[in-house]
Amino acid sequence: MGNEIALFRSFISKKGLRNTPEREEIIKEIFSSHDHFDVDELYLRLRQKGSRVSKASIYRNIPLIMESCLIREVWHEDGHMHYEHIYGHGHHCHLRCIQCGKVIEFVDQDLFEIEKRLGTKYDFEILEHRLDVIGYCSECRQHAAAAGDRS
Amino acid sequence: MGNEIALFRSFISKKGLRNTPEREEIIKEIFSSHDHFDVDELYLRLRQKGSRVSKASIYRNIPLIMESCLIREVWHEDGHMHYEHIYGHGHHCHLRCIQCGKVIEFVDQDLFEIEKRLGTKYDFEILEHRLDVIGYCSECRQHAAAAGDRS
DNA sequence: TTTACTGCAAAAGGTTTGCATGGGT
DNA sequence: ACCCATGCAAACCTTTTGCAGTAAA
Repeated sequence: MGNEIALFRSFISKKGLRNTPEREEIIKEIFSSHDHFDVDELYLRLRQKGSRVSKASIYRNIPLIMESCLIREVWHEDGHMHYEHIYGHGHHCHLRCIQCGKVIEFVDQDLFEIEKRLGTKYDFEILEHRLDVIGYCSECRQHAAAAGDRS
Repeated sequence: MGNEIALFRSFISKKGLRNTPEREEIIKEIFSSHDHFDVDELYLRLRQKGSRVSKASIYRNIPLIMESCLIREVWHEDGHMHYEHIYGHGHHCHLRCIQCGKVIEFVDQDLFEIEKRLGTKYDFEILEHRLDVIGYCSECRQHAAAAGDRS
């Protein structure tokens, strides 16, 4: 916690680029919440806190922050990309309710086995896996049953 | 093979909508190739064959064709969505080379076990899973090694 | 001092929509 | 005959980019 900034500073200087207050504001804001985020939402959160960071800067920095492995894309929905921070968070996948949007994060060791098998079988050097499981959560099923929907 | 159209006709009439030549042209073109596709590419393929279908019609029909379970979204890349046809194709996931874009389709039974476990554990009714595994393919690793890249 | 980074505004590119016409049922 | 679906073009929205000014290193 709090170490993201140090990590990013070292990443940025290794690349011969410059660190800026804007970049740190963006990263701090991303890590100030556990939730997944999108650009517009992040921009609004920053503005609400008095930051003067522009959307352009957010868009320009996201690829860099991804390259530093602090965040990653998770899914594209409602016409725009959604992200999550991963540093200090541990690898995980998502179980999502298609109706209410609830997201449950889970880790399954068998996925690493599958990864290893695939790497061997197809001669790939695996970088990562992304598993999305989609369905109806318990509450949504109960509501649907009560309302008589979805037979 | 060829049954997609029959399936779609029945789907469309069950919904009380109308079938049209444009819809059938789109579906036929989608199923005329095994590959993944995107809207622009599909539009160009149709035009090349003399079809007068508009992009608007493609965009308007894709949600319907997805609902009929003939196709699904696979990933968002290069600023737009990519799709694949799934009817008569069998469920599968993707192993993708991040460098050359090569796609290998695979099926892993353990994923269904994971699905089942998750459904029980979190009380979800699972509809589907989507696993993307990303890495470097054998050729790209060899090229990189030869060029001395990526240390 | 150099030149990468920023904010702003305009542009770009994918997707959606309004409208008048055409065509299933 | 009704009204859903189409083509066209404009609108919309997210993301990218050009530019002039600013500030890390």
